[in-house]
Amino acid sequence: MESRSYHDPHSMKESAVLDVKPLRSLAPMLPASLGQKSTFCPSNAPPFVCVTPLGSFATASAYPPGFCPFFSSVGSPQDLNQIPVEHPSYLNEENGFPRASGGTTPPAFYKEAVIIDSSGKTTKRFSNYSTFPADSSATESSKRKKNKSRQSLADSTLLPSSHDPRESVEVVLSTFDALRRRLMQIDDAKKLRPDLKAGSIMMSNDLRANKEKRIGPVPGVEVGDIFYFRIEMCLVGLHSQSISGIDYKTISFVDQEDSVAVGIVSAGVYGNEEDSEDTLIYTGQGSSNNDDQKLERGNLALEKSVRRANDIRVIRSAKDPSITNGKIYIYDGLYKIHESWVEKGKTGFNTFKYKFLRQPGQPDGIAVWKRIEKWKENPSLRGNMVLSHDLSSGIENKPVCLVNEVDYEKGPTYFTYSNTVGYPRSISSVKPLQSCMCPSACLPGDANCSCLRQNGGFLPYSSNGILVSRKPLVYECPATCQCLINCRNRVTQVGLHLHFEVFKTRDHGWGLRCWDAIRAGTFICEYTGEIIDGIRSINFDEETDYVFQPMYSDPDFKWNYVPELLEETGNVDLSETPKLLSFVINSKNNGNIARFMNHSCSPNVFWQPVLHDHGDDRYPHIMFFAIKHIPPMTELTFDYGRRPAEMGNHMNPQREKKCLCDSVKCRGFFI
DNA sequence: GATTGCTCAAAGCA
DNA sequence: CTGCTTTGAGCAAT
Repeated sequence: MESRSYHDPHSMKESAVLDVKPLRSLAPMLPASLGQKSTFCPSNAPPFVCVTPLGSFATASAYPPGFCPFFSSVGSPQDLNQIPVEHPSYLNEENGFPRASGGTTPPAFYKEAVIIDSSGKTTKRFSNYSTFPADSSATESSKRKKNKSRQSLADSTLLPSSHDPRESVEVVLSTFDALRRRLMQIDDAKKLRPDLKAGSIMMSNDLRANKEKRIGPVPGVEVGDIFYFRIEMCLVGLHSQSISGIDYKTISFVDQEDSVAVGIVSAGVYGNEEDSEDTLIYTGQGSSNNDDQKLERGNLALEKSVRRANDIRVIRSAKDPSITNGKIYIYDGLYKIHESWVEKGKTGFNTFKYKFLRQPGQPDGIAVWKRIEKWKENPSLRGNMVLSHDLSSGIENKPVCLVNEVDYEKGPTYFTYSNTVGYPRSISSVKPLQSCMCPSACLPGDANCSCLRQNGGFLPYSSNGILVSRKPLVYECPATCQCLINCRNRVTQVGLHLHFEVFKTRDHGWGLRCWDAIRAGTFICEYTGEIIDGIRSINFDEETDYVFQPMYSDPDFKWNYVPELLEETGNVDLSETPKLLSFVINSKNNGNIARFMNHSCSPNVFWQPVLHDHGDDRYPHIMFFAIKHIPPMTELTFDYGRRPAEMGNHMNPQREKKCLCDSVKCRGFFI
């Protein structure tokens, strides 16, 4: 149990978790004018206002509504000569779905959505797309069903009843990844490729967005978005080649048809690609080991794109440090090919080279990654924006940076950094958690492992520590187990493994973000503080800015896989909601990075109850996990929830805070 | 720990 | 309908 005054890196004195006495006041450290009563931003101002989950990208979008890639970005007369006569499908699409064949019918997506609730019952929810002709996609689906024993689920399940392309893309990605995680859990021997298997299931059920290729931006995909598998980019229509690096499409231009490139993946496999933020030297395709590259297919399309000067989406890649040989794909926005040439490769054969230039005015993509790399090499680069290099004073495995890039406030209100939870009384001895006898590590499928049995027969985490499914309660191995601390069933006990940063937001106080890319299902952190027994003991009229309440407010939020897609129905317990927890955690005086996480109605983080050091399921640990893939430096947010109706009388309506998130799902207010 | 080689892959194009 | 092209992702060995 450790807790330390966050501002005092020299003090190694430890205090008991419930000792809330300040070790030292914050004020003496600050210039007189910047004390706790700072006029710039009073430290007792409510720091919690909602934030857009898209960060600055949302407002800084380079593409206003109605954006046409051929008319805007580079508006030279030369470009205008190259406008295609008939605009192909990429224009005027209001949603992320392909047009039905024929072109005049509305997009062919779901007539209704089937919601699978926690009890396993299915309920139908009709979308508001009432004008949709019943079977305008008949040709499509009959083609599809020809050699499929399973019916397509796309028109009957899953996809949200929303016209928001962003939401469609996110549902596709989340459905895919949940499926992938489950496949990995079922077949831990890894005889199959879970990504390909899951991708194939998605494809055969037509669970994809932006099926039709297009030039320019892809609805619902934003610059900076990250992907962990090539197939993910296929499913959302960003890059339709599952393996090949060059994606191309035949377009009708003024003079004639041409097959031009629409996107490339620069995975660095051919080497010698220039590594600058706005330029990229890309090598054409074809094995350069035993023959000259030929001017056909992708290479030919790139060559045509040099003359047509059309926008080309560029996906760059980076190493995923959490996995051996792991790769992350980063959508870096639109580029144009500036020039091309032929060059002798290392093996002496001709290769095609293409110089890509990034179109100006786009949000940062790979630039964010490069910036972070520089900070890691040289921490002094950010100068006096960094208020503390480690807010946790060494308590956490990884330092927690404290920065302010927007004003002169020198830090959040005083608190004691503590990475453990304080209980009102000792409960650890009351009810110990059952422990297993597994030597060194718990293994999947081991019927003798009691920890596995408690979790329903499956390890709750995959081999790389990713949470597979949300459940009412996750049972990790307690210290009394024979297995070691690196056992796969101890993911949340080992502390932080990401480089976090507490930062001052522009309009809603302090927030939390991360230097590292975070894959969906990754453990973020625990919510620490003092546990206060019984919600009713909290006076809601008083300050609740740093109080965590275990509440749910989005009954439609589903993170787990859809069992129908695996023909796995009935016998699987997929309930995600924990039973009502009647405690709150107060982190006002003691807390960790979790206390800085702001609310959003479209969050990227959720909480999951976990037991590991005691067996009292009334007081589980509150652990946060990533809902989706989160690019570096994106603010981390979770849904603060809504107080149950029964609590209404205890609430002062004025305590409700106005939510500023730009989410289409924004509820307007939160606790 | 980082790199290399090996294997079996799926989707879209021709 | 089928073969061809592409090189991804995971793993074992170095």
